Amino acid sequence: MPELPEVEVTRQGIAPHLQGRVIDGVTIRNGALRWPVPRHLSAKLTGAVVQTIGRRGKFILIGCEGAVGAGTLIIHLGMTGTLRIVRPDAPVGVHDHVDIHLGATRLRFNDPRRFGAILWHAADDPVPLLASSHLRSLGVEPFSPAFAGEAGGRLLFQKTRGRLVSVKQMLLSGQIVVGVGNIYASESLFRARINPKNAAGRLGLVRYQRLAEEIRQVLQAAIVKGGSTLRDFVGSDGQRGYFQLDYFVYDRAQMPCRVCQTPVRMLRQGQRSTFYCPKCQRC
DNA sequence: AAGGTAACCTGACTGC
DNA sequence: TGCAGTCAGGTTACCT
Repeated sequence: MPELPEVEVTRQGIAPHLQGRVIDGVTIRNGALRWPVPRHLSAKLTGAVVQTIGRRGKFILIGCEGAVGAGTLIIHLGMTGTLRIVRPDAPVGVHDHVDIHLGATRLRFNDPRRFGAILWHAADDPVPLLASSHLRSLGVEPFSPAFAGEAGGRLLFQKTRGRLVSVKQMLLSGQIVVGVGNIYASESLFRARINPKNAAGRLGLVRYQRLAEEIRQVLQAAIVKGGSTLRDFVGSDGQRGYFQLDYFVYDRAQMPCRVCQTPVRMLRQGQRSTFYCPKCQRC
């Protein structure tokens, strides 16, 4: 579910409920996520004050300062994770795995498939947060200066020279630019009129300038609409996203292209579905 | 280093 | 109704 827009909508939604608040407990009902939830998490967080609510790629980073020591709570939503602000007496669902208690509210992590993660990075760790194992190999942020304007296209162009992998899989890897998942990869390539099967190394600078622009635009437009809700994504207040209504190609196999009426095609690339219009994205 | 595949897990849907 | 098979928004581990 959650690509950058859904993660950012979540981050923006939870931030005002956490900022400056004191954590007074942690409930772990099922710690068997993508990686085990650290058993000492409650000890690290209880009594801590939330200082920052940031994001790196699809990871939410909650900076805390406590008596026991400062650090960062790293949260990833995986495929089906959600973070919601609930009252302490809210009924507990089957997949409500972790609660962070903040007085009269709780931050509740729900994740049916348990591909998500909740980790802790201590501020006194010799390895800096952004150099830690899950964050160190991420590409640039799509809304950072490094991907703004001409720099974005230039970066995609330079980093893909000699690469045989398809442009779709290059986007999905997150090694050059982060946040583009399976939906927004298909959508940004459609908007840039680029065929997803193209080898990344064979596309020219001009086409990458267009692609970078469309990536920025489609991610921004999706954030404005609250993300995409296909099955289970909800924001921190339980609100659904509406960007799925604006899809040009994703999950529209056989249906007419919204620009030229040609039936949209689906193909498999690295075990993931890709959707594209064979006419609008001829090359 | 780059490329390909399998794995983690639950739920929804399809077809027999 | 039931059961097997397939697919789903992500990421890492482990092979060539």
